[in-house]
Amino acid sequence: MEELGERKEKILNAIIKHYLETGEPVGSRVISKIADLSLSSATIRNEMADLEELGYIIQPHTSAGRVPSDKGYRFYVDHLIETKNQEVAEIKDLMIEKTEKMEKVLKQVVKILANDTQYATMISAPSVRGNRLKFVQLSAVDENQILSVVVMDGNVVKNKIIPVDDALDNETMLKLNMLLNTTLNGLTVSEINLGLITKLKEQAGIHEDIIAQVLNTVAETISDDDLEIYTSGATNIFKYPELSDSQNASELISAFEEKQALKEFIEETQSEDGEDTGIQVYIGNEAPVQTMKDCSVVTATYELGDGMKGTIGIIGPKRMDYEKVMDNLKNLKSQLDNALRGDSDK
Amino acid sequence: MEELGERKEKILNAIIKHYLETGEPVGSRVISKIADLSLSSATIRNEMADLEELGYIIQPHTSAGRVPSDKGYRFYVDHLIETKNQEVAEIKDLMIEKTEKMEKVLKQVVKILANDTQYATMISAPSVRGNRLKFVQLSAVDENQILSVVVMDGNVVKNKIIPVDDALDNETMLKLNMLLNTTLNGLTVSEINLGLITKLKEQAGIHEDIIAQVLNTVAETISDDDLEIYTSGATNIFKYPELSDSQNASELISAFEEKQALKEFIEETQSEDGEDTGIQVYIGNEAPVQTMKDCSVVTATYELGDGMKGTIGIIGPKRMDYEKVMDNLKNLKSQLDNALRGDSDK
DNA sequence: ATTAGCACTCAACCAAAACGAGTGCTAACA
DNA sequence: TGTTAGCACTCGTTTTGGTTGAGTGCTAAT
Repeated sequence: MEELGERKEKILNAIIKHYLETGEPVGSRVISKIADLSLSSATIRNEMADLEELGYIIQPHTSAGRVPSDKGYRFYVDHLIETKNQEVAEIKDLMIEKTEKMEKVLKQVVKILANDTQYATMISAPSVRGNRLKFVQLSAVDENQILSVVVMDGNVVKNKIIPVDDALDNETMLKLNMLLNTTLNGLTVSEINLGLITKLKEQAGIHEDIIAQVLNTVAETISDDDLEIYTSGATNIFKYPELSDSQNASELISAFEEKQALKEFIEETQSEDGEDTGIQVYIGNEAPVQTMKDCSVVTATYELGDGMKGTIGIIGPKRMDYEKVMDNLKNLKSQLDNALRGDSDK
Repeated sequence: MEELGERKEKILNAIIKHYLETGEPVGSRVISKIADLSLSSATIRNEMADLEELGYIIQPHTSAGRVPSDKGYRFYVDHLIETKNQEVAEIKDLMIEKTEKMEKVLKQVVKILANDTQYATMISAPSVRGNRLKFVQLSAVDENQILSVVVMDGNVVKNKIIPVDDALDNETMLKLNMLLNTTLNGLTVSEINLGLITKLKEQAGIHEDIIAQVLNTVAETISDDDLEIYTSGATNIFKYPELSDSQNASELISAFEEKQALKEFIEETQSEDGEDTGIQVYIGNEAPVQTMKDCSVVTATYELGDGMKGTIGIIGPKRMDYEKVMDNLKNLKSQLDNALRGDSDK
């Protein structure tokens, strides 16, 4: 399955390239014209028959040209793409100015990417699971409400208003704050175990319910935002006829709205062991989500150290411009790696 | 234009009712059958010819039945709908349990509504413009970062990390907190004028840059989230053939993605003087946004007192079930009015 | 004022025909 | 033995033209 012979490779390459551009089944004549091997259409036909037998291309019907199969695409991205690595896409890095809110950066990134590629895009906020607590603060907003603020590594800030029955005096407040900070500081969420919690509650005395609530906030910080996903350009799907019959389009766009499917996808991506580049390509049925069986998805995982990972994904038709997309992602990935990390230190 | 005569009204009503159900042009025979005025199709035809001349109905082509025009729909919602006021829709109010985050409530509401009506829905978070400051707190996260938290009336919490060059000692921190709280507490954003700012900066002495940043956070609180809009069920559009040709669908769904159009819509809604009920109906071209010229939009404005207003909107085909939708909204509106307000006090 | 009747219109549907891009195969060629 | 020209064949697409039927407007009778 590996060795095709140079000529067959060239032909397969030409077929796919041409199909990527036109989206129409490509016949033997065209190939004999555009490919610079000077062969007649008849010869090409023979080779194409072979390629079809081997499963790399498919004939939609008897009297049509050939179309790449999933296997064909796979071979293309694995062997045939020459990564002209340096013509990096022009994601303006001006955008990543110390926009203090990560949320904003991500929203921008995903928008720019969608605009640049003309495909549908998604990005997941870095998971804070395994992230460390940096700072906890309780403050009395008024007699009946306490504001609890939790800052995690990477400056993820969460807050919650806790209702209380009686006002707490200033001193208790200070004591609680001290207690929380000294006990929890530097811990990851998974390290906050039952023993610690009981100990905390003990020391808090009569205010243990407040402690419970604060811990709750911490827990929410994780579970809640773990699935924060931003999307853009979902409607680009309409640009590709093979995806835009209303059945298909509806399901796809719905998936973008619900984000459930995207979440599954991202979890899959991150569990799978990233290659050297951290870029992965899912063609058709390779996607872990049924909805996307007619698409291809290219994902990249970016990191912020400390195991904080996020995923960028581009969803398009199978005949998407893999080269451009992969270059784009590779480039963006490194920018994100740097920019966000830099931001979180500053 | 006002007086149609009872018979014409009845006929118009029958036409629209029937069209709402079927979505097909309705002919004279059907009307003569279903309407309980016992008239022959021929008579109906005469009346229909009149109605067409008056602009209430339209003939898609010569040998087809009639379809309501925008004017027809307008007349329908204004005069013909009998608001069976009490059969309120069953939005389960269990959902509005003191979910402390308004964001969550809104996301839920919009989802339930979309699901219930099978139309596309949107909801805007209550504008905090004109909202009062309740509490400000600065805390040192570490040597180089200060966390600024601002709580507004209605428990809207905003935060921002402010980078500083040198650590501030505890005492200064306390002083600044005191200063900010005493000066700003209870003010609306518009009340924080230049004079006040200068006074603040003076008193802060060398730390005036921090004050500036905090004020910035306050400003952001308003400008930023003023346009927070949640949507759901955008793909319901595909359920209505007259909207789902890919040109149209693409634009519409895109509008939902971008939210820009929705924002304009909501601004328009809120500026327009709400009737008695606060419910408004935009039919076709009445909509302030060109994209929605083939839709109808029903909006309701809910309030939290203090001029905090938000808007709920339902976007569907012109032949949407106005009755159901308006009932739904009316009901929901009051629930929101109560629930969120109740929440903000608790 | 209402209605039955009738001629007329026109989108929608369907089947047959024409088209043409592309193939597989065979036979000739280098 | 690999390549190519030629040709019959296939089959989706497009075109054409005829039929159908829902619905109308008008007229004449009630």
